[in-house]
Amino acid sequence: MQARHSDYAAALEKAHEAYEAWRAARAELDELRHRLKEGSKKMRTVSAEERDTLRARLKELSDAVKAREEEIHALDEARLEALLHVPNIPLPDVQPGDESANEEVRRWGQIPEFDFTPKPHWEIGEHLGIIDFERAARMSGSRFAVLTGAGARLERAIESFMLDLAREHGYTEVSVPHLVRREAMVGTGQLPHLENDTYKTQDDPPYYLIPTAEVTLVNLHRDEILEPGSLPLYYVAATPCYRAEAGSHGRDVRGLIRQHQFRKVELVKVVEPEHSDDELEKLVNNAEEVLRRLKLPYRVLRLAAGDMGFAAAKTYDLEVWVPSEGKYREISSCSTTTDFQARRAKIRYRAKAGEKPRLVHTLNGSGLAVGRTFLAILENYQNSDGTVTVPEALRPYLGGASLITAEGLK
RNA sequence: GGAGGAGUGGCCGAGUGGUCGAAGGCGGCGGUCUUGAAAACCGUUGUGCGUCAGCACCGGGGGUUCGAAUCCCUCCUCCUCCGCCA
Repeated sequence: MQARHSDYAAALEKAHEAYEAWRAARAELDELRHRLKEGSKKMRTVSAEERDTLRARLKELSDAVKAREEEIHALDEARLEALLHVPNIPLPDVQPGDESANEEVRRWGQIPEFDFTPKPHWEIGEHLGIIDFERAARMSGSRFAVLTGAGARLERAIESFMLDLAREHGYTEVSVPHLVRREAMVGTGQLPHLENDTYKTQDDPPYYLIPTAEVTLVNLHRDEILEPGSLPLYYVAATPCYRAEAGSHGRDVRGLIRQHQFRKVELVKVVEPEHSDDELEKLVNNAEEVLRRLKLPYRVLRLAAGDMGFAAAKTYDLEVWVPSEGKYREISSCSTTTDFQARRAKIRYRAKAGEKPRLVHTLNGSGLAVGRTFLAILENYQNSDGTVTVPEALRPYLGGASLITAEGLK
């Protein structure tokens, strides 16, 4: 916990105190209830004269129970609330420290050499008439984009390609709601800490717009005890993701990097605890395969504890090469949450019939962020004449076209 | 949106104030029998907390009562009919 941030140590301490207070009060309550229960049983057998005195005595007991219950209720809420602010514990092989302590694990691909100055994707896109930020801004404001013609088709092609590849890797495709209840967001650990970063409707109670399909895919099995032999489960879903991006004003304002709405193909695994380490490596490899097939240069980072998400115990980020910036940018984040989400969402399994249920481990990873893949393709595959070559892997999804020009696909 | 009905253990389903954590059936598991299997029979079979005495949970929350699966309120979900929209 220290490895993440010192504030969390305080959160943990608070949760511990709340728990102890709750437990002590709870024991007393159980005792009171036991006495009340025993007394109530006697009511039926006791004589009429005794009944009134007994009733009076039990009434007092009953009132005492109720008073205690009220206290417990408050203590319980404090305890749960405190617990919700404690993040997951980093696995032992995760480095302490912030972003600067992230470790590069490996690189893949050849960084493209251009005999001209590579343009940023928004210039390429606007020149080709496939990205329109202006019109998007008119209807929706900043951090939105309209994709037209070959742009819209390219986005769809990328997504279909990713879904098909995931299926090849054994994932079951799922079509999920994009609006969820608060409990679902709490179950995966998005809430309460990302409250200001999410969109919600004005209904009462409100719906939350999913910031990632991880929320829906993990909640698929909320409150379930999975049967022996049903694990591992691999799911993939392509959805829009909605993020308010509070606090990111001024960062990546241009282009497709940081949008309020973007499409993403999300991979989720539900696995037995003993396999979660291996499953994470496989998950990362599945995400990497998308980049390899698209021949986009990337590197893999093992994140330091302070740079990981709230629910993650270990995270690998995939970063794709962005020529106009001359650096790698995040395109996927693959994490194991160990039993953190499982505990919140109450997802358990039985290893064998008749055995006690145990918490599962859940993993998630983007496979990949579609908008960022789109941008990476435009930039890495750009030609000096302003056209963009279509990566071979995507051509079957675009009627065999190999080039995006201002006149359309060719 | 309006009117009505219903939510009980893995599933089906009984239970309308106490003896109900909850009949019965199905399924699961173990056993007997069998060369093996089926059938039959017997047993067993929810989850969490716990100081291992106990306590909680019958869709969620609240209330009435000495006592609630059972009565009342409220929310959620599902079903039927009507309306509306596609």
